[in-house]
Amino acid sequence: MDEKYEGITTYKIGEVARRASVNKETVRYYEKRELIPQPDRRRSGYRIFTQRHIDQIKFIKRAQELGFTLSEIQELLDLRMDEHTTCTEIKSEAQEKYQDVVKKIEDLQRIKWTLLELIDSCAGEGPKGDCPILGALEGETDTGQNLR
Amino acid sequence: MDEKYEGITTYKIGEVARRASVNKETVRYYEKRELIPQPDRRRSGYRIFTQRHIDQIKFIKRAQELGFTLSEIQELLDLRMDEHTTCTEIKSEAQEKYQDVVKKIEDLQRIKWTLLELIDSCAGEGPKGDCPILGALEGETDTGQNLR
DNA sequence: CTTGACTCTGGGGTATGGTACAGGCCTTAT
DNA sequence: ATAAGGCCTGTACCATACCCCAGAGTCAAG
Repeated sequence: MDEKYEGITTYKIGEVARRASVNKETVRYYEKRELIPQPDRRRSGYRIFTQRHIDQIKFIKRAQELGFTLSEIQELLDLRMDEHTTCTEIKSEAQEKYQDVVKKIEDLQRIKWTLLELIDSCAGEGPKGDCPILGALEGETDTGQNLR
Repeated sequence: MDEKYEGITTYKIGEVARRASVNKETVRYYEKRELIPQPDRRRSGYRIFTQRHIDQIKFIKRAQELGFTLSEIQELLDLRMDEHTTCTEIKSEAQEKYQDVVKKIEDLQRIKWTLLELIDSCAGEGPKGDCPILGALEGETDTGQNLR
């Protein structure tokens, strides 16, 4: 906790970082990217943060865990700020992200199966000259065709 | 095609890039990263490439499609170069990559389910004030607990 | 021999999400 | 009053995988 400022509790950057479990540099970085409101400053230049800033950083962190990029989070925050934003808009962002995630999973599944095929095709013995995995990567074998 | 050089067909960078479907800059980049053998040079400084270079760039591209990073591909290439490499070693690299992919998929699955829960919890109507998605990101609701 | 297309090097920039100083000022506790 | 620690700015750097540009030299066809 820090001093009071017009009646509300304020924090310096170190305390904000600690409470939000991020690096101090990250707080400054978020400020520069306008992901958090520009904090007021003391005459000395020290930033004056409030609980609002801490909460917003936590919001950002939770959204990141859901795979949102900082740019997407910025949109989300803008929506949250806007009085006219409806639930539908927020939901739509989440749905878009959901589609992204589904697509990424599909891509990875394909990669997974190809790797599995390669691994299964390889007895795992003998010199590398006969290795079907290298063969496939070299584009020589049937399995290699799956890569294109 | 280009000129002959000690009996073998050689290529200039543009032709290599075209045949391997990459940018010329990418070819130079791979050379700098030692992902392809250092090409000989003409007296003028022009690089002299062979089919070997083209094939190796294609190898790199196929490995990339399987989710290998350039650093991992470098290892793979080193293994391929080494006379003593066994099939087992190659297979082991592939298996490691497979585990990475499986883990990434699991992470994304968790994200996917959380997003789905959030989306389902939101009726998609009314003002944003009641939006359970924002609520969860703000860390207020039950659903929000899933994020930690 | 000219001209247009190609190549060379070096350096800078892109996007992503930060981290790490350095050098100097400020605050706070003793 | 002083020292330790915190804060400030600006810059640079990490990894990843490239792309782009300028200015100069080279090559090949006509």
